[in-house]
Amino acid sequence: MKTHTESEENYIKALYHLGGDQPVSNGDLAQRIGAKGSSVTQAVKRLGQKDLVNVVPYKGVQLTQQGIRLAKSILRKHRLWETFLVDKLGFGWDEVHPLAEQLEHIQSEELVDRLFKFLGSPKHDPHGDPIPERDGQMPPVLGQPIGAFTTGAEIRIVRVEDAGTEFFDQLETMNINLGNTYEIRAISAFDSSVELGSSTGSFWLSQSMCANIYAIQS
Amino acid sequence: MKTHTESEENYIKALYHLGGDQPVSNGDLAQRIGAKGSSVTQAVKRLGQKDLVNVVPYKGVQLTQQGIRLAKSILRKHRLWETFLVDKLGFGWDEVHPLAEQLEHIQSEELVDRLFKFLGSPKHDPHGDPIPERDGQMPPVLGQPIGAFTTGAEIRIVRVEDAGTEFFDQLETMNINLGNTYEIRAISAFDSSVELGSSTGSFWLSQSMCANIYAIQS
DNA sequence: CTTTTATTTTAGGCAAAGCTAAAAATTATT
DNA sequence: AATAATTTTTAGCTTTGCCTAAAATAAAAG
Repeated sequence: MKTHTESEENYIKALYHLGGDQPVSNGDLAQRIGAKGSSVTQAVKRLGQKDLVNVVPYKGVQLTQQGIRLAKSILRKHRLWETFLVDKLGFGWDEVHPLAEQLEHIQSEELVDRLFKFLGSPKHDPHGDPIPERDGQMPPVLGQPIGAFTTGAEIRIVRVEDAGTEFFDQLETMNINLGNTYEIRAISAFDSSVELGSSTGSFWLSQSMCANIYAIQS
Repeated sequence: MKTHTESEENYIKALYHLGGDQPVSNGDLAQRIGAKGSSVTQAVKRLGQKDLVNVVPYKGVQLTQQGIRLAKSILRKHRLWETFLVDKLGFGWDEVHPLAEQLEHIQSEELVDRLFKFLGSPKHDPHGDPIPERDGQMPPVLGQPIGAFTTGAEIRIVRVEDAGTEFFDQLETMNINLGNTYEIRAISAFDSSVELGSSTGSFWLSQSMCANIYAIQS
């Protein structure tokens, strides 16, 4: 596997995020990358010459098989580094993303493999997102939004959306962490907020909080 | 502290390595960086505009105080990452340098501080080289070449020069590691090789091996 | 089914970093 | 001290990657 520039890798990542294997528009890509459309046009042309994407002018860009493989390998690195930063260095959920964006560009298969082992061969990162395996396989995406359960259900938090600093702060102050278990005590018919109960008491979660927190029945 | 390009940081590192706070010639710098003299002329001009170096055309380039501070912070990161790779991920001595060259460019004070603590606040890296402290202070450079001791001395290996893969391989096969203790049994008057003894037996070390292995009296 | 609007591409510029080849300055040698 | 040899700089070119402004195309609206 050849070596790519950081910019190239960022485009691949963005493409994967926005469309997976589906075509993505120039505009959406530009927005995601934070560059102007004209820059994107050029960039994807370069990617096309390396067979990482297929470009249909005026129509959209689509990752090739090779592009998808690269995207997954970057995502793997990103999520492994996030795991490292949280589990080993004690960073908070909301702090790790920008750091992982730098670390994900480090080139070394060997390093990734060793890091993976060092972290205990994790299947999911600290947010509960699946970490692609070496061969590109994806572990399952866990859970469903808390609002999707019914009263009386026993649930365990398994994943949270990356919905920004304020969201993570709120989780922190409410002491909500992956692995926590609760009982669904009530669901408001008025505003869809949910009452969660545990051994230490109970509290209400707003609908928008619930929408970003995923759980499984336990 | 502003953010610098990788290229800039590489020049600063090279400058520090070659001259410390002393002027360095264009040629030496070019050789170290692996670029042509003309590229170096341009590069140092850019560094000069950022007050990282003082340039005297046709005479040489010299790090400023600010440049030295930056150089040390990069070296700190380099050696902390090397420590991480060896101590935590189990890499061998000779494998870590190129990886650390990538990792040393990651920008985050916070990350460095946490990594430092995670590694047990080390003063020296896996080769025994001093790790600059946060404030730029340098721990002592340890030991003297094995050839500098006299017969009968009890010594402990504290540092090895980065003298290439073959050297490290030789250390490996001879099972020589930092912390090992030996007695100087004999020094050849013919070729300056040295006989080292331990509880498990004794062996001879060539003069050029000795020159790259540093020890202290223990 | 045109015309207006929105999106995308082209054209031309700029900065970082590298290169080669030629000119200038320094150092070394008669 | 004058010339030869070496080193350094300048000049001009290349690629990546971004920009703005203008032209071209596609999509939406009348």
